[in-house]
Amino acid sequence: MNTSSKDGTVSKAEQAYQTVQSKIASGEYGPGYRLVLGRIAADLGCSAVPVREAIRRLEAEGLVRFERNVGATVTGIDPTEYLYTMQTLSLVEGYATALSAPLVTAEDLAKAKAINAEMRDCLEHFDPVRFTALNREFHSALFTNCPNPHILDLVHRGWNRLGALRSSTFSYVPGRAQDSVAEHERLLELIEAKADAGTIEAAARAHRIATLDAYLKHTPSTTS
Amino acid sequence: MNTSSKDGTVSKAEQAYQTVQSKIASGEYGPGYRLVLGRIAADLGCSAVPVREAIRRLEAEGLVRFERNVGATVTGIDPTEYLYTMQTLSLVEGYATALSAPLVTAEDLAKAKAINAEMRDCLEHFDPVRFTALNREFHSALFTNCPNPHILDLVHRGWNRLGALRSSTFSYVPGRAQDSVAEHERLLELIEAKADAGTIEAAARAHRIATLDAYLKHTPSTTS
DNA sequence: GCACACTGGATCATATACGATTTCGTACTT
DNA sequence: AAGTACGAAATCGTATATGATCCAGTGTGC
Repeated sequence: MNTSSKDGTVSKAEQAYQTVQSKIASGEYGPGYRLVLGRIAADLGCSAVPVREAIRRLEAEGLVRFERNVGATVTGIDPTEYLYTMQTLSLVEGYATALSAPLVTAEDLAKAKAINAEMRDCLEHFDPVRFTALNREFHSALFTNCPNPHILDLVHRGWNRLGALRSSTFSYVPGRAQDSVAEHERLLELIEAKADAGTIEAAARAHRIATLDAYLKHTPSTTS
Repeated sequence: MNTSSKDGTVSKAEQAYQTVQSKIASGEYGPGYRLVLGRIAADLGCSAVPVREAIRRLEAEGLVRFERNVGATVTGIDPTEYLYTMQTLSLVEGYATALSAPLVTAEDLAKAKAINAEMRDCLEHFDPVRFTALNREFHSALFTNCPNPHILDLVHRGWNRLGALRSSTFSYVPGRAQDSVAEHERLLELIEAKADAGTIEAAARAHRIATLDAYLKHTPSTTS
């Protein structure tokens, strides 16, 4: 996954990639932010060439849009984009969760339960950011055992894209958080009961689609 | 999607990308092929820098593996890799087909039927290469209307990865081609009858998984 | 004969330099 | 006052150059 040499060093191209990616994920580079090669290079203390490579990779991942002779900008997540991303994520995450389910250990399950419990606590003095972080951890625990690395990669990419949104759906749609916790509960039951793959996939997919629907319902016609 | 300027020119980086990608797809650069930057640059009549960028994009797409200070090689599709790719494709293609189904026009359907008819003809004096090409066209016709561009992109990437295999599954597994044509038939019926999305998705997914299974069954324990 | 250190060539990684293109502000015309 | 033409600054695109790293082949010592 990385480009590390035998010693601990990493290439500047890799550094640039990681830096920019994390800044996009953290929201420091918000949608539409203009990624000026020279500036990033100066920040990193290197020349523009490695930065270009990093940007090229981010471009291929869809996180950045690149225009010839103009420059790179962080891909905006407009409502339509959000819909597409969530839909895709529902698909791959659902499947990843189902594939992962038979391989989930007791520890994983316990961890997921603990996280969900924490999420429930979190509901009272509601902190959307924390809740979202926990949500990601929860699902992470459920799909990390997915044996198909391609699908796992797609799931991570989906989450990354979503992470670029400053705050989460949960801050926009008040009621959704409660439902979400309840659905997690049921998902855990299914996995624990070793339900068949189709059932788990459907549940996991429906869970994410429900979040999307809640968002769509709550947001007035943002149909572009 | 491209990096074309206002005039018809494209950047060398884009040229390099297209060239290398098509050579991988066509099999000219087979799995494990070593992509030497300087050589490719010389072939294209440019310097190594744009080639590096192209390779970086291909890396992010999973078509190429890049190792620091060593170089880039075309990602091999060993049996395990094939399994993962087919599984992923079954997932995204199935969904894409289902999403696309309500939007399929009469023309699309007619075209798909024609292609499948041609495939049936093709069964007699069997030509695996031609059959595979038709197969791709057939499915293409069924999922191109998919409204979610991300998923559509994933489908295309899956096909591209598969395309890197010299010949197809059909040349390895004799009986599969017949079954495949029959399954196409049923898939067309479902779409024409406006079956619900779940049914179509399941059928499309099963169709691909069946090809995978046929391959796995036919190939002796290639468990690495 | 085998293991290990060395050396040469190939290739990668990055910096720098310069030309090309776009963009934006300013002045001029109508 | 609005629109257009020009020019300058910013930024990108690519070539070239140089240092770093890896790999293979060679020779030496045990």
